[in-house]
Amino acid sequence: MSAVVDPALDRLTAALAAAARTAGAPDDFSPELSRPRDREHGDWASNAALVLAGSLGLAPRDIAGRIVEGLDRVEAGVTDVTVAGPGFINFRLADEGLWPEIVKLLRADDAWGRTDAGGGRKVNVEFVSANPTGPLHVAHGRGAALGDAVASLLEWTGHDVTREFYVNDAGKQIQLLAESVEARYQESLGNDHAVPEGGYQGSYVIDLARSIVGKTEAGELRAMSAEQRLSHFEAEAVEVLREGQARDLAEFGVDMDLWFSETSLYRSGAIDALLARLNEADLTYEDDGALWLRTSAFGDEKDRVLIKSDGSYTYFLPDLAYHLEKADRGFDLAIDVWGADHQGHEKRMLAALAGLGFPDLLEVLILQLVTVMRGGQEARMSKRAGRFVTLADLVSETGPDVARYFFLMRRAEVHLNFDLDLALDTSEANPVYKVQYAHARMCSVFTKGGIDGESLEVSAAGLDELTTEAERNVAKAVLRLPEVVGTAARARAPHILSAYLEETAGLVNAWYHQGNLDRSLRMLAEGPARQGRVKLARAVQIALRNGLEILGLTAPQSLVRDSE
RNA sequence: GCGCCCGUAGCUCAGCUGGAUAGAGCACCGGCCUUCUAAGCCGGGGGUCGCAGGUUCGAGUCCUGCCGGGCGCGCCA
Repeated sequence: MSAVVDPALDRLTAALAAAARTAGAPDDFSPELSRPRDREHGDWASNAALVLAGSLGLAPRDIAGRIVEGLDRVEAGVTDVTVAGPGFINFRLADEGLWPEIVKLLRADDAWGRTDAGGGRKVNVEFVSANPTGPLHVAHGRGAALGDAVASLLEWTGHDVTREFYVNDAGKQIQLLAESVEARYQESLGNDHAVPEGGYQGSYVIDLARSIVGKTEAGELRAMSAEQRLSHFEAEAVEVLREGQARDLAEFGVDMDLWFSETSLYRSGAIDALLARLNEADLTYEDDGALWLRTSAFGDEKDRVLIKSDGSYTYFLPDLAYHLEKADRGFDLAIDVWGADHQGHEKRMLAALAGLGFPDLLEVLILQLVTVMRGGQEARMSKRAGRFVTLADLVSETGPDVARYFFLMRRAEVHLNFDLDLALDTSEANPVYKVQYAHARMCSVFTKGGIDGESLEVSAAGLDELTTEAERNVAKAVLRLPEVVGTAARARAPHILSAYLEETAGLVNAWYHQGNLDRSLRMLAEGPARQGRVKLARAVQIALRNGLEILGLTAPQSLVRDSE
């Protein structure tokens, strides 16, 4: 987080401090300046009088009055100073620099919104990481949308980001998967064979068994021992389902840099190395025939088992090895996106990593549940799985843009109600289209005016002809993108960006609408302002397009309305 | 019982990390199409920010305690 360097702000701060001292403030008093929530109040605001009221024993408004009296406006570089509300001092700067800033935006183009705040830090964002035992469902979709958007936000703020999917292709659930396939295979041969206890009942397993059997020589399968066949089914099933998940994600617009296999940790010796390391650090002990890790010494509620008494590994052991492996690969930070059902896992992982000397490696984002609502009722039915709504089904209904946006418009901490009726609504306002439509309108203006937005002259010429409030509001909004991206990235909260895009789209639509009421205010209206308006339209196009791109949405050139 | 999350308009949720008159979308009511796409714009009604304390110039925001809801508390993953 680099401090914003703003000479104008430094000047104002110094002049304000001097004025505050004449009003009785102590010598070491340093006033705070902030951007007022409501820009009508001014370009900058200070709470100095409110802060000083207590120690000076005077009414805040009186102190504010004295400070304003003592302020050297020329030195401060302000044109207007007012006292407002309970004692805020509001400043309007001589040159807010709106139009030069717009020129910067135009020049930055597809880099508008980018900063180098991250200083190239290497960050690993791990998300979805569903077991390869079935199709992805909606909760995975939320994780996918969030992880991908957080990754983009970090990229846009100067981080070196890797998107990663941890494939749990080992352990008991994979065994159960293979046995479930075996059951369906036996069934297909006419043998009665129940799906095992805790196995996978979904109808997709039938298709899966059929496709595996289909691509294996019939004689080959019969020649196998039961054990060989299970291991064959295991390998094949995992690969088919993992590919299916990759396809679901691709349809959703998510492209992983790396699919990291759990079994590779066994092969590489990473797990043995971890056990040796833990032993050396005296972080483990044996009890009841199991091997325990002393996580309670680092903030966990109790110690955790690494190796069960039957000799098999818990999920925790390879997962810990995996996170250490991330450190070995040189990541400064690992961000994991987990579902609410994994929250119990967070403390032990943080504790274990702290014990190993990596207290700041991991940051966990816990996502609350998703409920898909249709017609006021929870939608549970699915053609493919029978138990849950699959991501693929959802995306095929809404399209990837709408699904992503709906997943991203809420904070991770709140239970998400996915309103499918609103998502599918195109005749009424749907927040996704509001943003895309505002972008498309700008494109449409260019088309109408025979203008190539890409090759517009990058200069301030004509911009100072823009004097309406709507135009200035739009200009201020598009200039905020870098700041908003920075805030959203630091908070790992894409919804901050989506909220900004909606707000900006509203301002853009209001600006556009001016032209419907007064033809002389149209962007393409002949006159001295036309050149500036077209440039502002281009600035809008850039800001909305970049914002949508960060969230993983497309920025369509035009939206064709469905026939009524 | 313990832990994490949530409680803001009829519904779904924002509220930019403590500021000024608490906002948006949906729903409801009323305006605006000889239009650069009305998937839009303008206006209106609708609030004890779960309750009670505390911190301070100032609390929806921070702290404590209750109440209500979700999720998690395995040698499952």
